[in-house]
Amino acid sequence: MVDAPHRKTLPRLDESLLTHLPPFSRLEKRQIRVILDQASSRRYDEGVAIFEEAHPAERFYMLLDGYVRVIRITPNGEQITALHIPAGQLLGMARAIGRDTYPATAMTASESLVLSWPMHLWDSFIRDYDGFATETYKTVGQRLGEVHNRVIEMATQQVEQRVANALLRLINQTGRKVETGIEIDFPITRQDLSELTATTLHTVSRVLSGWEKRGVVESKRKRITVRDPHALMVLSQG
DNA sequence: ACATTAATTATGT
DNA sequence: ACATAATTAATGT
Repeated sequence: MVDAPHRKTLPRLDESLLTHLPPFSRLEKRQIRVILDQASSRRYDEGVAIFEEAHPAERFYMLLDGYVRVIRITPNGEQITALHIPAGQLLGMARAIGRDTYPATAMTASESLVLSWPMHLWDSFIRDYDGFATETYKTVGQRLGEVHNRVIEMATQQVEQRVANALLRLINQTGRKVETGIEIDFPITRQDLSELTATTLHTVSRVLSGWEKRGVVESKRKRITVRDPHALMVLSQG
């Protein structure tokens, strides 16, 4: 067991991995084939960085399975989570926003499967593949809008509403239906939620305990399920 | 209305 | 047994 390679280019990447995903859905099978042949695939454990803020953007990525959170470090050294990205979306498209370094750190929120391509292919992807440009810029735009909304939330809303909003977004983007309600599909701690809402884990803990007693949410360690989304909607409005 | 500090308990390997 | 998560109370701004 010497020298296990970091990234393996697996022989068996099936076209069906990409055909349904919006950036590639307009393409023919043989185009998907050449795209896949240029890709590297890699599996990440939970809680590891795929790329880091301010590092040279050498590759861009497609999240095939799992969830990643986009993290930025404030000047005071605190982590704030900008947003979560579900499977099926691209990440690290520094090129798309005219940068040659990554604007944030991408950390896996769960075990994840990721494809990546060298960034020098970006321009040809944009040029050669129908629908790739429009779809990627659409998601870039959506994410900018989401981050912008959070900034406004932080300035205008109080913590309970912010936590409510964060939970609502999480169940919308990464929610999984379960008997008792909608569960967030990856392990998430109070600390994580506090980084999403710019508070402390203690406040989040208190808020969640209160909601749990009222039957709005239900939580075990690292697992949160929302029993009553409508109640959260109400709580999120002031 | 919220943070901070600290002490206590629960939970997962 | 040990580390990490979560709760709870007390005190501060």
